[in-house]
Amino acid sequence: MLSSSKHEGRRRTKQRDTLAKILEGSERPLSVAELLEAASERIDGLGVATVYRTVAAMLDAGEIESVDIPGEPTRYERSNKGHHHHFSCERCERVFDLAGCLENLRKMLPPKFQVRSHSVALYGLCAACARPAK
Amino acid sequence: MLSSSKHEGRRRTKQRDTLAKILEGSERPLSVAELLEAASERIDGLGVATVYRTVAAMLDAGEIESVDIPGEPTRYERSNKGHHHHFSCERCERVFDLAGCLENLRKMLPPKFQVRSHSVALYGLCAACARPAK
DNA sequence: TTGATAATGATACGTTATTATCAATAACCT
DNA sequence: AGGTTATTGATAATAACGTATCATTATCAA
Repeated sequence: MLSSSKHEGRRRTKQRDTLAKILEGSERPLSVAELLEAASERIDGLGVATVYRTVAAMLDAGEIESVDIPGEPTRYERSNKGHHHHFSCERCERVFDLAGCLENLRKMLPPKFQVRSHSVALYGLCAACARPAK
Repeated sequence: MLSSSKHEGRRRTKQRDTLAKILEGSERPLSVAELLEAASERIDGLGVATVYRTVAAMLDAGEIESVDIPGEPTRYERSNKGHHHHFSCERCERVFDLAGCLENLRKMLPPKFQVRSHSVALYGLCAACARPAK
């Protein structure tokens, strides 16, 4: 039995496909609320629980990662982007990816401290929101 | 009437003095829970509500600022420290101040985006927790 | 097609953090 | 000292986010 036809209990559904597609296609991390809204355009009556369940599944399948910004609900993005950080727009509430990272983080570390990870978040106005009122 | 003896409704209490003293003397940001615990050693029967109220008052008096780390309760620290960032210990749950800041943040910003502020948080083990089990 | 069962959606429940309520208490001006 | 009233503490109420439950529906191997 090579590739195995054994089902390990995971079924393919419209909601999972749609959510996966949205996450894969998005250039910015999305919250459960944003996912629900986006996916609801294609799936009628989609429930929040399903979004949470799908996200949880993709999360521990390693397909997506969570993006936590203080005060904001957790967002999710595909995990195959490189290391990067985020920009949170104070007006439209969206979160964007930033390219690159600071390299000199460790120099601000006190002796004996061990870093396991870090996060950098910028706050301000995104291009769309920064442009003058009219 | 020069310096005025007019009361503008703010009274000096043991709880406020104590909380202010703790915040001024702390080298790291403290959460409401941490404040409550620390202050309870000096004030018997101190209530949470009082801590929240006092923190809120100090906050909009500009005496303290809030420190938000994803997943953690908001912490507070005196606002007269210079610009700095934080280290969150994954073991003991305490948050520490880091000296200095990265200067090249703006170079990771997309065109037209306007930064108003930024935050950098490192995660790992503090000196105390990093030291081997025994 | 059908049957076993995974997945869904509605909703109740659980958390954690914070605010509102209100009677009892304590500050502070006179 | 005394009285006005800001402050306190206990607790109920909110709010935001996430999980558990469960009857119904849909997937998929046979």
